[in-house]
Amino acid sequence: MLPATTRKRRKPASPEDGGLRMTRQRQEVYDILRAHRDHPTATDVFLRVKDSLPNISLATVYNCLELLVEHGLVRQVNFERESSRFCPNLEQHGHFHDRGTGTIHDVKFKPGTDLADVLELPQGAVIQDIEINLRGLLHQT
Amino acid sequence: MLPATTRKRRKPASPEDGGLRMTRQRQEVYDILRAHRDHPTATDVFLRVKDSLPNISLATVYNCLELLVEHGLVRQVNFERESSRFCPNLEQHGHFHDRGTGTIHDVKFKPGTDLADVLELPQGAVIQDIEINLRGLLHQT
DNA sequence: GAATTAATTTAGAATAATTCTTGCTATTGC
DNA sequence: GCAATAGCAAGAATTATTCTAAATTAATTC
Repeated sequence: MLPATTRKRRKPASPEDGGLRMTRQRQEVYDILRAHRDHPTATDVFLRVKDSLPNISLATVYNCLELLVEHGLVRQVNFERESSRFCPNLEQHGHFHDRGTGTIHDVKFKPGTDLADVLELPQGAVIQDIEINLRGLLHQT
Repeated sequence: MLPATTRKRRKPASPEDGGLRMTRQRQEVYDILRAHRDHPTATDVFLRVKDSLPNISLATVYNCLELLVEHGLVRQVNFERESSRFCPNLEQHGHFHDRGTGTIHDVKFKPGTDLADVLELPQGAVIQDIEINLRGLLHQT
């Protein structure tokens, strides 16, 4: 067997998709996430994607979501032990969960600020991933 | 039946325990959390508490942990979709998950800082709860 | 372009953490 | 002490997710 590096790649990875081959199912799942940025669960996505791909299975939706997350196209958002939600916003941001309506809102970082300014990180800590989840109520003003 | 508000309370809530009656099981669970502050899972707590209460059931441990969380004596910490972990540190703090060892470290806020200084909260948002989870590697220095 | 090989999808079974139910036990208020 | 209430144990049930095996689709080789 040839060494992995000299074997031909099946499909040259395009930089945009993070090396992920965009099958019909993966594309639809991704498109749906970008069309309605309301932080749907896997089941939500499943129900939506059925409109265009009636035969898709829930397992495939889970698969696609996992791959999209692995390849950095989508973020997985967890609140407490509820179902995971999925978010195509790749900018650094946190989430606010409105207990009144159950909706989740993206929360931007103020420009020029750094979380490291606020936190006392342990000696030698190298941060790979940051998750900020807020819960509360959204009052109309 | 008398209206709920006029019925006598079984036990006057002491301010320390948040109105929670401290049964043997609850006390042991709470003590164990405070003795080893290593963010154990429910099963970890179950195994530890068995030393002093060999007949305790896992369901009771879950019950006790839930009540301790509800009454504000303990915080529930979730990383991704892993088992919940429990933390008796009530000061405002975040958590750092070292992917190298799997351990979780408390991360203090720098004194005099406010997360609201870093985040652009939605209009009218009233924050009830903040969760900051970091993941990365801890290198020895 | 047909055959071959590999990747992907599907459907349903399996898993794991957690919650629920039920019958029993302990505690409380009187 | 007795009735009422709260708490506990054991195991069943639930739920989101993952795994497995077979079928399908796509890519590669000839």
